[in-house]
Amino acid sequence: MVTQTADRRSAILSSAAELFAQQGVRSSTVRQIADRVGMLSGSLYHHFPSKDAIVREIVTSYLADLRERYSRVLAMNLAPRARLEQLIHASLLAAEAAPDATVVYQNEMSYIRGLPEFEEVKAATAEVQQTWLGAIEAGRADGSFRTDIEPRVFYRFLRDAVWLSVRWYRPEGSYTVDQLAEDCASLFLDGYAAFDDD
Amino acid sequence: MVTQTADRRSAILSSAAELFAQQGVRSSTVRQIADRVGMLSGSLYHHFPSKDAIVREIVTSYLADLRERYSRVLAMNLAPRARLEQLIHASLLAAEAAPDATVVYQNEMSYIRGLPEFEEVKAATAEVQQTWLGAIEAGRADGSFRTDIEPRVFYRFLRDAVWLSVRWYRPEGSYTVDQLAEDCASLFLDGYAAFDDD
DNA sequence: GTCTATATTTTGATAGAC
DNA sequence: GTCTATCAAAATATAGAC
Repeated sequence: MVTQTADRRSAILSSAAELFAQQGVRSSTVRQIADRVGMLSGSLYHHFPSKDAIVREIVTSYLADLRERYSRVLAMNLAPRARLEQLIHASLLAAEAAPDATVVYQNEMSYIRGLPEFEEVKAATAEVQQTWLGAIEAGRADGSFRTDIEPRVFYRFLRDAVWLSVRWYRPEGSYTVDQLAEDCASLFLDGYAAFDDD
Repeated sequence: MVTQTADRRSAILSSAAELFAQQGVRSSTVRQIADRVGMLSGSLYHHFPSKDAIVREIVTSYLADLRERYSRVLAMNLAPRARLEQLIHASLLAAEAAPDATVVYQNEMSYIRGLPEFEEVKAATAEVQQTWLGAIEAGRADGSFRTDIEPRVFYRFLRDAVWLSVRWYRPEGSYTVDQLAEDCASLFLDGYAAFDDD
């Protein structure tokens, strides 16, 4: 049945993503992936033509989801600061929805560079970057952000803090992704030094 | 001669670190390392007993350097904010001195976890983390830092921003490491929103 | 200290039975 | 759609000549 086939594919994809995130793509063997799904390595090739095809699907479907989230944020037509807050929030939600794919995308760029689909990924990456830089430069232009720190430098610090949070953040207890997003936005925009007025 | 032997060892270590940083430890073969040094793979084993031994030396000597830099900062006995600024500065100088080792340490923790020397590395990592958290908690205690964002959350955002800068920062032109450290400290402590008083 | 040659293991992938 | 069996390539590591 089609449904069962789709389930197997999904199981392979999520098991592979988990392994890739934990120990890297190169260190993860097709035998390990098959083990987790409960089949033998040869059977994987009924669902995917190669190990690289699995990597590709993990990364591209993750990027498609991320771009969709960003486009919804841009459609809100918010002022720079609010737009940046929403981009942080959307990014952290995307990371929560697919933490393993996020790690793979963040850690394995040198591997992805070797895939035939690299140009696609590169284009999506550039679009994501431009979304962030657009909000930052708009805030700089309208006077709501500092001008003594380069937008590119701010972007990179913020980006690494946001994306690498998948390495340590685990949704537990009362510290939700919403709270994390709020703290991140407040920290990067307002700083950590105590406010004068409280 | 002893000097020549030492030179060969250094050449192997730096070529290996460069490769490991570029494409990951697992993706880098002993043949590739030997190629870069200008010898055949078998000859590497006269200098190191295994590929893992090369990884170990890169990581442990990096951590030794980092701990030394941190201890010099702590010896200054600075107030929390100034101490944090110096920790950022010291970290970025360590990263500049050994960018490849920094990348390896940041990216390959899952590989390092499999080495027999993992407990050593783990201890050093814990010490480094405690150095940061000590400064942050001191600043929280004396009222110079906010109390509405958990020290652990602040630490992790700051840590990722600092260490992952090796992925993009290249010392070029007038934007020095000193300037990068200053921008990083100012950003995390004062924020990116425009100051009210300028 | 480096090279030649090779042992051993692991890995991605395939062919064909069921 | 999965398994058995296996191939071919690649990788770490070793032994011994020079």
